[in-house]
Amino acid sequence: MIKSNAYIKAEDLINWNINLQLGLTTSSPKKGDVFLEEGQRCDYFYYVLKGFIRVYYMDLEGNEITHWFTAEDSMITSPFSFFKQEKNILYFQALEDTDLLMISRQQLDTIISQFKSTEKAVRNLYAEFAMILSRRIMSIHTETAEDRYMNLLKEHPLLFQKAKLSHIASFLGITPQSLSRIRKNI
Amino acid sequence: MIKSNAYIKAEDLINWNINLQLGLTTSSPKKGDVFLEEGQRCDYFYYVLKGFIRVYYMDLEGNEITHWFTAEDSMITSPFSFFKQEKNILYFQALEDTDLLMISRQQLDTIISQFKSTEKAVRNLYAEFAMILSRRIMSIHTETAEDRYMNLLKEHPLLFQKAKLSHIASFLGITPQSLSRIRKNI
DNA sequence: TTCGTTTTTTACCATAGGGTAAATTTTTCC
DNA sequence: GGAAAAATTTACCCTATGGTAAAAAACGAA
Repeated sequence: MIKSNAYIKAEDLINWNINLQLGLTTSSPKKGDVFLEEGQRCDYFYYVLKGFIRVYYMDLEGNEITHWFTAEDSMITSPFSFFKQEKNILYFQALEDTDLLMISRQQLDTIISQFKSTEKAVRNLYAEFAMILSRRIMSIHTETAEDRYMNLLKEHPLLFQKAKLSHIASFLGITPQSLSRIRKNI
Repeated sequence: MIKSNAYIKAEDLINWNINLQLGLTTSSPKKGDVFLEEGQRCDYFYYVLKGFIRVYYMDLEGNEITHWFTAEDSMITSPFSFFKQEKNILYFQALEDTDLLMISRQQLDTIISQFKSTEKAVRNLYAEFAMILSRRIMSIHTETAEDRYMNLLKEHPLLFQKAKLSHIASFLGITPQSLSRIRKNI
């Protein structure tokens, strides 16, 4: 999350779109817009050309839990829906005016079959994502909420300009009240 | 974790090994053996032909934190080391007598380049892993330790025959004492 | 600028889970 | 089978975080 993805370049995607006549579509949600909702299918990988995305879901009490953030030059999808055609449970919200390139499964397959190197790039993308999630579970299991807050602040200072503290709180796995208390005690 | 991987079959690997003269090596750690340690490089994907593996790491206080488990017909590696050549921090321990097939990066590349379908299988494997981790973070953020324990018991009853409760406790993110209390109150 | 809405903070009490220590049970191995 | 080691449980107190409610601050639309 919140990483720039060095594996697939916007430039390449745009060139392939022209050369292979892929017919990639775009989407430009404005700040605050929710462009994917629970129950809708997610048949695309979204490439974030510009902007910032919050991915969240609803817990049983109806609270929004932020699951991850995605910055420019990264790709996101709803994995359960895109890979498994299961019911999507994620909401995608633009936290600022955003430009997205939408890539369907079929378009992705076309790209991969035409450009050998892309196959490895996509695999690296998935591996990277798994590593980020793996590291996050480790940090939950070994660090206090305060540690995790401090690390996030250090490693992703820009996030604090784009997301609300309540988003960050649920991303860290705590309530906004707890985050507020942590911030006071620093 | 604890899944059987339907993407790559042991049978296929063994055939490819013969046909492509890959020279895959094997390893048969006995119950209790630690066959990968922190600091050692992990240059292989391990395919678990038989047995059961616990993957853990040490926190700053020297406690073993179980990070995941791997059952038969699944593949494991130390992602940071295998993909990024970073220093490995994971320990791999056989919880029962185990047979492993070891696949190096180069061997994996050879397989993928020779068998087109494998490329997608490996990608699916990574995607699956990311989904499992993603779901696990969700469960940490929305469920109590008791909920997580009950779900684990329901979904992976065999795990409780193979792993110690202390392994399961740290996997769930709690102390053995807390797990014991939870078990008493059920 | 102002009013209404949303977000953040504060306060207070409740509780899940942690830390330490020791008892008990289970496993290992001679 | 029995001693030693390891794993699990119990007990007790402690602390981080949650839940509720309300105040304060920040934001946003007219």
